Amino acid sequence: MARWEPDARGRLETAAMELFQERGYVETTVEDIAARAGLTERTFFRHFADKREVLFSGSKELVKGIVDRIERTPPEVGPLDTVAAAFEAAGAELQELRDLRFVRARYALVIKHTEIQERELIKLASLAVAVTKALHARGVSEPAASLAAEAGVAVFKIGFERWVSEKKPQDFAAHIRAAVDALKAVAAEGGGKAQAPRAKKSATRRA
Amino acid sequence: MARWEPDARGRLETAAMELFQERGYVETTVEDIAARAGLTERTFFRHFADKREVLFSGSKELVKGIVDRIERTPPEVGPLDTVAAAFEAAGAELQELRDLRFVRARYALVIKHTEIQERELIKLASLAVAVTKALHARGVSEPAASLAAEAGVAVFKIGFERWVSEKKPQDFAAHIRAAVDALKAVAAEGGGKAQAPRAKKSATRRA
DNA sequence: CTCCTGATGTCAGTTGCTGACATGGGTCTA
DNA sequence: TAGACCCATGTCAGCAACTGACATCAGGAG
Repeated sequence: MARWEPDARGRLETAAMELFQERGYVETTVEDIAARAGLTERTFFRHFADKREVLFSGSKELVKGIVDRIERTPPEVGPLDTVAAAFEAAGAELQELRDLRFVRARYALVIKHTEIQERELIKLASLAVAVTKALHARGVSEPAASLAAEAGVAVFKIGFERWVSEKKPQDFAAHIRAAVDALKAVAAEGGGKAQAPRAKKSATRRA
Repeated sequence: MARWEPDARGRLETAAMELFQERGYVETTVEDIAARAGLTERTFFRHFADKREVLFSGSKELVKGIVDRIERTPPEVGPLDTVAAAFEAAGAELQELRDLRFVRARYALVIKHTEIQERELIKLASLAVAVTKALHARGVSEPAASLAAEAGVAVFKIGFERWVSEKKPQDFAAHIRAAVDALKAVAAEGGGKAQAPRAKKSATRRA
């Protein structure tokens, strides 16, 4: 038989989520997590760079999935639509893969602790960088690629927040599409403002 | 006479920047910083929540300045242009207020240390929240306000990066304007694609 | 003159995180 | 199958970030 119980990493992840919900994030020490998983503190830090990282296990695969989809998108699709489509698919995958309760509990932790939120934000930033590179590979030139990537991530973020905040979250992809449409409207100037009259070309460039 | 040397906070900030450049961020301990400023470690933590925070002194004023400008912008201006104009002004102010060498040294630190970058990102996120609220006050409805704010922050980020990376940084505002234009082009779909046939307006104008 | 305020110092303690070294089943190879 | 390696884990010592509790004491308010 095996020398150690299998899946130490997975055991650490579930132990962490359990304890964070039982006692709270701050009140839970890394030693606590390791103990519940039947391991030592030192071993925890061999699997995760720091305490927060235990909450971000799937992030690498998420990025890969999104980049793959961008690469597989027909070249005639515009950058923003390409990114949006990839995020729609990623959202659908998330819906299948993860239990809604888990997603919500994790989201609550991110909202509550700026420490964790910082990590979430840097993951999104590195996602944006990966998306930017994928767009470069499609021939999108520079200011455009970064902008499409960053704007796309913003769409993803806002779409996710609105989806997860619903009483009974349904179609993630629909939220992404709605956010993309809203962004396009805003960028065309006039979106959101009820009473804004607009000239066809920007009369209001320098405010 | 005063019981203590004046401007403890400022002394800590300059001591920190000096030491970060002399020895590096990781190699500099909070005790080192405090000692150079003629204070104790405990006092450092009374002025700054943590080690990183010493690099973010002006951020509160930056947010306030931007929100103020949004409020003072004529209501007929669209949300994205409103945000962009506020960022242009903030950029101009930054150019006057801070020495270029300082800005660059600080930027190098942010790039090099993910730890600091995380803090930078959460400051930008809270800036986006503030901008969103300011847009609400102008009657911009919800998905639009958040999207305009996030997209605006992306424009600011990218504009800043391109500005600070120039051999001899000149007009910050011009970079903001270029990024906004690129974003609008991307959102109109077709921007940036090299081989995409496009109408009379060039997507990469001003680049 | 006295009292109080508030910025600082002192000190002890917890926790996140790291380097160095030991341990011992699995497994590969001769 | 004996021995040599591998490598996930344990053990231990230690540093640096951060916190709470309490002391100090110049200067302003009354």
